[in-house]
Amino acid sequence: MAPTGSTWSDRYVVAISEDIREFCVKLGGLWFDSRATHGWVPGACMHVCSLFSVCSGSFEQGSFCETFHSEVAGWRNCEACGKRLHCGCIVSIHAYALLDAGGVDCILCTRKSYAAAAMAPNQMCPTPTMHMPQNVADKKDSFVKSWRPPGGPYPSQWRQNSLWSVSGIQSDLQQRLAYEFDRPSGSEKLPPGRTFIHAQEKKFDDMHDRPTTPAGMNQIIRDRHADGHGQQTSMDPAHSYALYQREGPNPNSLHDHSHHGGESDSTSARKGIISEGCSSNIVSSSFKLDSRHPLESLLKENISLLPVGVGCTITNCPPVNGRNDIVRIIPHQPTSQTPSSAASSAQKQFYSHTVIDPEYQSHFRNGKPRMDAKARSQLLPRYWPRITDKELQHLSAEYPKRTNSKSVITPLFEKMLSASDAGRIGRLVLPKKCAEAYFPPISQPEGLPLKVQDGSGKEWVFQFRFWPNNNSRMYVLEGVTPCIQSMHLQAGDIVTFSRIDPEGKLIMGFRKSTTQEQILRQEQPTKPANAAVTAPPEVNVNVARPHEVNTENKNISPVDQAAVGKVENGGVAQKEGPGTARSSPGSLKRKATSVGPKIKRFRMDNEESMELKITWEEAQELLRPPLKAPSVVIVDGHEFEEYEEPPILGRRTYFVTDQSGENHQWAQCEDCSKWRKLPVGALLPSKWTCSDNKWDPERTSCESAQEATTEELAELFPIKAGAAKKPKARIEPDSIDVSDGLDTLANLAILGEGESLPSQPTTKHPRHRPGCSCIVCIQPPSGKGPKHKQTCTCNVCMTVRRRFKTLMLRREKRLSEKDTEEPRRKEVPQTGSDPPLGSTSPTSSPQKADANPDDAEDMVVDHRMSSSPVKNQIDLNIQPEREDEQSPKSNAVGAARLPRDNPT
DNA sequence: TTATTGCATGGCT
DNA sequence: AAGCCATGCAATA
Repeated sequence: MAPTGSTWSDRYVVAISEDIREFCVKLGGLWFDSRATHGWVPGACMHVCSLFSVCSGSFEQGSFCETFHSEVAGWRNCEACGKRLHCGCIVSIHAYALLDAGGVDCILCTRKSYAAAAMAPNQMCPTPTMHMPQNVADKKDSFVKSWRPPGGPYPSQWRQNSLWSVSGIQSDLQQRLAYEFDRPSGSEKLPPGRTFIHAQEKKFDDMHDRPTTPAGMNQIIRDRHADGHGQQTSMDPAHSYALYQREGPNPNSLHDHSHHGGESDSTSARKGIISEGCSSNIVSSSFKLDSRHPLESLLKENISLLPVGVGCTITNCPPVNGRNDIVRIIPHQPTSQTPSSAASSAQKQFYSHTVIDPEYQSHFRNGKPRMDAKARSQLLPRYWPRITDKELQHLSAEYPKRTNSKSVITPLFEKMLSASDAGRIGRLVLPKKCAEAYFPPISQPEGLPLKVQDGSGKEWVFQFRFWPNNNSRMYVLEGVTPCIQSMHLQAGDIVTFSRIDPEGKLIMGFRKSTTQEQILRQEQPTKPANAAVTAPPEVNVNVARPHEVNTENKNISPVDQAAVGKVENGGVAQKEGPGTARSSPGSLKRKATSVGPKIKRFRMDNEESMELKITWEEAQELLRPPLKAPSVVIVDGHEFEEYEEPPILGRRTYFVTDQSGENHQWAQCEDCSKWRKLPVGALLPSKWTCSDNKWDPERTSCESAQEATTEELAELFPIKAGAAKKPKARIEPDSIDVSDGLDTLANLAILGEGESLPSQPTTKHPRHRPGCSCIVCIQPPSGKGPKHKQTCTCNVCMTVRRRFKTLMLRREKRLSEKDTEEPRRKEVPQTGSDPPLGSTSPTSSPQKADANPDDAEDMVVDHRMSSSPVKNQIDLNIQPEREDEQSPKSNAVGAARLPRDNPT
């Protein structure tokens, strides 16, 4: 062409050298020269355009590609009508549509093929063949059958196919060029909805690997946006086709619902760059653009987003008809460009595309979300999918079995089920961004049916829809109840959504929440744990347990893990990302709202709270250390037992010291109600009978006489003399004296109007209930937190220090008071004189507290007095409020004492 | 009356 | 402060 003063079009001209090393763009009177160093320059392109000098005239005359350079490589035949087309020139982009299956269609044929498709708005483009003229039928059904989430490695992506036009494309490109190229520094100037490659830098996440594409796939860089006039324009179906069928795994292919206010999905913009899959390294070799060049920067920026080893988005492909790759700048679809839609079109696109490739995987750390920083920045951490290498490998091995293909796993997102989600209503609220990013675009509230496979291969069809909400949308999956039930999911469990490529199938996994399991055990002890939890690994998608992603947890579902958040801190999925602080108050709050009943239902007036406080304290008396041995952490030089498991409820016993100084504890047989003297170290389950009395062979039967009269015992500890058998489950808030801890808890729950305690018997310390501030509750799970150093200022350490300090002060005070109390105690008939033990367990299970609310800061940590086998240990597993009675030795000076005071 | 649907509300990030 | 989203709740079936 004639560079100087030459005008190909009054709109734009793009020319690219055959080796794609250089290009130029003309917009209005300005040229952008890839070799130039000053960006847009007036005048004319002086080099690249010359390559196309022969075209200019034809272009101006509208005869471009029809009559021109017929001898030049790049001519192809329309697959439908056989018409000769040139598809190798950037300027001819509007004249053809690439077919995924190979070959091209002329614009007319493509338009025809899309006429029907356009009748079904908001449907993504099915597989390429589905859009051939002879295959356009029953779009909705085909959607269900063939829809693939955006970002799939192969064509057949989103489709919004009704409102674009060639003119729109042209003007769109003009806009694009104006916006994108005329910006030396990237996307800062990019208005919402105008996302070109530059924009990717800020808006998009990783690019996605795509398998080697069929020969003939050219490199496509495209974008769509509104035309230059702000008018809603129609995109030619052919262009729509060309766009969508190539969007492939690019995160940019994520649809934009453009719903805010406008509710005009059909006009939503899709943004992003599109490329055909090849290898990323070719990019660097083929696109030797000046680093100052916007396009190159675009490319580089995007390439830089790629994880090492992952196929790139900007790729080079085999030449078409011998011609070198061509960079096609495909105009963006115009949008209605209402302010809302524009904003919506700016929707960030995030994506995490997991390729089952060892090299790829090696670039991820276990437990980290399979998404790059940008994705993380766009998606709330709680929705981050996470997967470990191991899980990926498992998936990669598992899914090809079902799909007969080399699967690519893309964890999309995860969500902890709320009560509403898990309820009978059968509606799963989807995170908006996730829904818009990973699910097909919907313009009507009715939405679309969406097929989702579970890990076992069972296919579910949900209705993916939305509700208008506050000028926005609220996305839901309807009809999930059967699926939820089949997975035995409850509120607090996590459902995961991943995609298997190239099939493009959505897979839904889940992971049971540890907390949920605990609650489940507490509330439904007779009900077996979620079957899915114990299901064989083969059904891994449905069987994974919550776990630390990067730990050695077994029985983990890779799929689940692929899209499931880390569960920690008692099994509650963290809202924060891996790099954020754990267990923030906010996350706990959030958890409370999402897991349990609606938070409002937790609310109690002060009176109720007080009552519950008492009952809790009483319940605490029944706590026994968990079976699992604690780990020991050092805080301020003190050893702390850190229990991973909460205390369990054991049987209430009474500690006494007889006259010989020997310590005993007395327990009551559940069957005969006889009291048996046991060693102090005996740990009794909540259900205990004489037959369990392995310490006293003479009294292993209920037939055996009681060693002491009840009246005598009544003087030692607060039992009712003469009460041969205390009624079970006696509910006296001020006199919790039941024989069975579980019953007690159940009854206490009744006292607490069923809100403060598990409604069912439990063996777990309900540490995560509102208001519980015990160390167990505030400490991170054992082994999951950093080692506590002397200078550690974490919440646990600070609390421990504070409480320990309070404890020491109180002990001093107590010691000073002891002298006056001692004579009085000696007057009481005793069975012994030895100092009593404070606890039946090494963890100094509270044997009684005076339940002084003012002692909230007290530490139940008399490591000198504690019977803990570890000296100088502060038991983290104790309710602070129960500290007083935890220093029994200090209180026992020769006199038998009642280690557990009257609860009242 | 019960279940479902669709929107509204408000807590929370 | 805006927007998300969990849930309430009235309308409807």
